[in-house]
Amino acid sequence: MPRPPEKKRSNLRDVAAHAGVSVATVSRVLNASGRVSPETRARVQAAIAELRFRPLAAARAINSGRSRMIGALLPSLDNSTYARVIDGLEARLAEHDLSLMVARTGEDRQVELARARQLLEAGAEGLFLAGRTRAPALLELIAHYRLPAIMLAYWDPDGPIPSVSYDNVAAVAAAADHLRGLGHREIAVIHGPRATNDRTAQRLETLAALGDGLRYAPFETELSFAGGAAAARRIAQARGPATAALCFSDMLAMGAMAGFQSAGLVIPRDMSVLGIEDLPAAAATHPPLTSVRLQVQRMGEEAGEAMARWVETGERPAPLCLDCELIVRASTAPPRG
Amino acid sequence: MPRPPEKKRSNLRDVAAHAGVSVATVSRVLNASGRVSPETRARVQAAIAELRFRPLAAARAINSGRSRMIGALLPSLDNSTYARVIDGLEARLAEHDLSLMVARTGEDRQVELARARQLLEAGAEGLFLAGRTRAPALLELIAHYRLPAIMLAYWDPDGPIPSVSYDNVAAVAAAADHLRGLGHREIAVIHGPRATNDRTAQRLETLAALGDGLRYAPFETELSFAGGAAAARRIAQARGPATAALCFSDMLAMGAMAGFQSAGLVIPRDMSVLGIEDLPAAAATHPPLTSVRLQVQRMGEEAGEAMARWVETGERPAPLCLDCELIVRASTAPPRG
DNA sequence: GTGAAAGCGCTAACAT
DNA sequence: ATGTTAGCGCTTTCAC
Repeated sequence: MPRPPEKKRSNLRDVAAHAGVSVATVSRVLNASGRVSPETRARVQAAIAELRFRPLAAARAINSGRSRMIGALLPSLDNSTYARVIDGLEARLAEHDLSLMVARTGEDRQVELARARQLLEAGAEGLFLAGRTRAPALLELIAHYRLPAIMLAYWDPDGPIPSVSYDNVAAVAAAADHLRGLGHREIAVIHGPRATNDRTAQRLETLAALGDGLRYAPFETELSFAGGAAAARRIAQARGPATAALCFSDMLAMGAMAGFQSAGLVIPRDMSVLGIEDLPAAAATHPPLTSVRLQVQRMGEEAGEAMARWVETGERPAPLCLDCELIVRASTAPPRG
Repeated sequence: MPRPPEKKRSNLRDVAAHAGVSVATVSRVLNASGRVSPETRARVQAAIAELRFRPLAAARAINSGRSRMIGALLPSLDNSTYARVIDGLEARLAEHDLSLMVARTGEDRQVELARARQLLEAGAEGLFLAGRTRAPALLELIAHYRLPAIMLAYWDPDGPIPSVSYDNVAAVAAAADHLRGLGHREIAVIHGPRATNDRTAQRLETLAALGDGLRYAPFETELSFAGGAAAARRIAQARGPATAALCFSDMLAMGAMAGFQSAGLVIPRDMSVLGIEDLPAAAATHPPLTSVRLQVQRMGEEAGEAMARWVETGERPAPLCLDCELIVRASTAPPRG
């Protein structure tokens, strides 16, 4: 059956012709730049509406030299943490009429580099990066073009890229301190892949350097609920001395609770479990999860604001460190005996 | 302190001059179109490398009329479901050298329309849409421009937009059938906002129309772990007749398990809990969660492939319905007594 | 095999 | 207040 032909997208010239004005005038109406008489404006707007005209961002970008788009290179989306970060970033960028384009890196620095190039080809005016580790070529790229770049999720005030982040060292120290205060001495540490994730590595190094007399036994696993559960089952089966599990994320902690419970342990009687992040879910688990609250959404908002200012005014933001807070709930208690 | 000036991004002309050839030749090298002698090619490539040249996507797009970008309008990212969909979409699109740009709608049809316009201005060659409900203006836009659009997460073979989806009706029917087979008669249904989510509405209508003699009591809550937990506490406190909770997502089900357990109920002895989706976490919960497996990632892959074909060859894809499968685990059992 | 030149849709001087 | 025109960085005929 014959169908009506696809309508061509109309352009500035079409609109100008339709309204009986020049392209410059249409452009002025579009950008609210320069003076246009009310009658002309009305005529142009009518033409725009009638022709369903929408300016092509690519054409604007090529002229203005600005895409108004910022790129974010994040490890994964399968993770409510980064969903919350994105929320914050987008909200603030939108206030400055900037848009966000997200690419996933899977913690692979070569992928990160490749996706960064792609974002830059797409016109990204700045980049958000997670963690401190970079492919050298990416660092070089950023330096070469003086590209606005902000580092998330890793506090490092002295690096080449300004951090807007919570402080992993403080978070892990607060967690350890809480367990020590309760009387725990043998701690199982449940964490995601260390080799590829510098935040995890930094947290583990922090524990090792704490010198608080506690023993930390690391259990590496997949960074997910199922991974946390698997680690907990390993810990339970080993019948080791651990009386508490310090989990490097709430998702891990939730999985760990399920894993311990499957093994017949009662939390916190037989095992204390502690998370980091304080997801909205943490207050609703059984038992409610003690966790170190990271200001994840706020990190996104602050970083978004800082980036907007950077690309608009050229002023490089000062590093910003967000503090964390231990939220004590029912999943931690003194060890038995 | 004085810093070296920001380097300007080099363009085709710079490369051409540097290599001693014309811009046309550089363009040929870039696109592997037309014949170029090996020596010239080498010279051009050296110039490209030296000047760190990367073609600007906007400029290519404006000429070729193609952005090679597809937009996805999804309700939320704070939800591993859509993270899995995005995985699938991106993987297949990338195989065809197409990129994906995601925008969140929050199930708001006006937001969806606005974000769709934004994606189209950014040059999107096609759109992925979640669910069936649209702002009329968006439907009209799609029809007007014959815009490739694929509907996800709602099976409707007869709608104006081709579906690539699992079947919510079948999923809910499988869940209900399982509970009926176990002997349950009074079912609490835990679900997210009905008014804004047509998948939820369709599932509820399916249950109401089942005519299987079971009684379904709906409990609407926030679509999250915490929401599931809150609903479960309400159900437990009401001390109603429900012996099973049918949850419209695994996240809700995981929260519901925690909520019931907090209220002192033992699963499945005092309450059976059943989810829909079969997240990777479902097998690791305590007890392991019975769930209806939806092929979420596969939906993303199939939709990505269909879209790639559509924009490359112009052939509109046939609707595709993915089947679901009940995965019985330990969270469901016959009612007591 | 290579180059010159005409645009793509828009913005921004510069005229009027 | 409005129009004319020269580009932005690239692709793509069309000559040679």
